[in-house]
Amino acid sequence: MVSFAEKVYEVVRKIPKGKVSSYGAIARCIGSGRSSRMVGWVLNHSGMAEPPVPAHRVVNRNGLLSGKHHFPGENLMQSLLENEGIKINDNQEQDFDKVFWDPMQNL
DNA sequence: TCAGTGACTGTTT
DNA sequence: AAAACAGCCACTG
Repeated sequence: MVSFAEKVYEVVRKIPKGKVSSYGAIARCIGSGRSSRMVGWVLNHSGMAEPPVPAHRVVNRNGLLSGKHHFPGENLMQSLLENEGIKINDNQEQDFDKVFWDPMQNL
């Protein structure tokens, strides 16, 4: 049995560059579809995970950068996403529907 | 031990 | 349509 956090790390690490996913999608893929909060909690500690997890590719279901404030710096998350070709406007993904990556699709 | 909080989401008023 | 409520699980004080 793999811990919840481990599964979250696995899924998030599988997110291809230039794509993003949502907490709900990951939580659902793992099992407890309503444990989206736990996903966020795990990602909060993902900074000390090995190897590092691209938590900046995980946003809420609206494509809003809900965790932006938790990154070091003020616009690091947005910068990273933009660096991957994702356009951000007012802390929200512009083409969220197009860059959205469903973990179930890959698994 | 109890109560409050959190990187969320879906349902109900 | 917008706002409020409830469920989810782990951690901290």
